[in-house]
Amino acid sequence: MKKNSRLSAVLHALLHMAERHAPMTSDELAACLSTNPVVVRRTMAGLREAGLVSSGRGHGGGWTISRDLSTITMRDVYSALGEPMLFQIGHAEEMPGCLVEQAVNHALDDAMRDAEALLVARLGEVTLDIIAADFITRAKARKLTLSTDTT
Amino acid sequence: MKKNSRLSAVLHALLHMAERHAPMTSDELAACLSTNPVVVRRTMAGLREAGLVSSGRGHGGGWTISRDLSTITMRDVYSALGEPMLFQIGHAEEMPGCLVEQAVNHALDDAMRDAEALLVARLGEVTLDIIAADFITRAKARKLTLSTDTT
DNA sequence: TCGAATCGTAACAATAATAGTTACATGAAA
DNA sequence: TTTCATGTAACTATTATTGTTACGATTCGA
Repeated sequence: MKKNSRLSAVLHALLHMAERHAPMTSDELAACLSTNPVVVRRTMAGLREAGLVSSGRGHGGGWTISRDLSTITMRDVYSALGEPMLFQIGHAEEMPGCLVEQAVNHALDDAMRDAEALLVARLGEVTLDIIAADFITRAKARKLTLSTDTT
Repeated sequence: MKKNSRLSAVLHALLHMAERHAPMTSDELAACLSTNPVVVRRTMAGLREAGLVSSGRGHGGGWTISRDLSTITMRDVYSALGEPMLFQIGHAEEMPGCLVEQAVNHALDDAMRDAEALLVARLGEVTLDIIAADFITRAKARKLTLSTDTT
C-alpha cells in the first residue's frame, strides 16, 4: 500500500497559508503540494471541521488558517485528519481463536502501544510556529549558501 | 495498502514449531496461520538466512527452529524479515526543494525516529519464551473456564 | 441579473504494497 | 523410482491511498 502522506501535506499547506495573509485557493495549494485541488479540499475538510481553518466560496474565496501557529500542534492536525493508523505492521487476525496467536498479538500490542503513545506525545510537543522558525533558519542558510557558493 | 502481518505470522509459526519437537511442513504451518504454503516458504526464507530456523527437503523434511526460544527476541525476528517499514505515515516527497516542506519533514522525522527507536527497543526486550509462557497461562485459563463455565 | 470564481462531493481510475495462487524445478528419503 | 517436500518465478487478487472527472452549490463583482 502507499504510505499515508496527508499529515505531511496539510502541515505543508498550513505553513504556506500562514505565510500569506490572504485566503489561498485549492488550486494554489495544490500547486504548492504537487497534487490536485480536489485532494486538497478533501483533506482540508477535516481541518475545517476541527476549526483549524475556514474556507470561503466564490470570488476571493479559498482557505484561511483560523488560529495562530503557536496554538496548533502537529497532534492537533493529526487528530483533525481523523487519527489515521500510524503503523504499517499489524496482526494477521484481530480476534484469533488460537491461543498462541493471542499471545503473539498481545506481545506486539504492548510494544506498539508504547511507541504510538510516544509518537503522539511528540507530535503534541511541536507547535507549528516551531516549524515555521525552522523554515526561516533554512531560508537564511540557503541565501548564505547562494551568496558565498563559488561553484 | 494492506497491513504487513509477516512479523505476527512468523512469531506465530515459531511458537508452534517450538511446541512440536519435530520438523513442521509448510503445509502444516500454512494451516496454522490460515495462509498458503508458498507464503510460508517465502516468509520463512529470511529467518533461515538469519539462522533462526532450518529447512529440510524430501521425506521427513520441513521447518525446525534452530535456537532456544529464550535466545530469540521479537527484534531478532523483525530483523530477519529485513526490517520492513514500521510506519504507515510518511512524507509526500523525500527530497523536497521547498524549504517549508523540508522543515515539515524534519519535524515529522524527529518524532518518528524516537517512536521507532522505542518500538525496536521494546521488541528487543521480549524473548519468545516470554510469549510461550503467556500462551501457557492462557491455555490454563481456558481450561479453567471450560470446566467451570455453566453456559 | 449574469457570469466567473471557488468550494463540496460523489464516482471512478490509477498507483502501490501486501498476500495468495499456479507452475515447475530441485533435492531427499522410503 | 516414486513420493514428499522445499525453492522460486510469475502472475493474480486484495486493499489503502492518491489522482481525476464531472457536476452541483455558493459567492462576488460587473
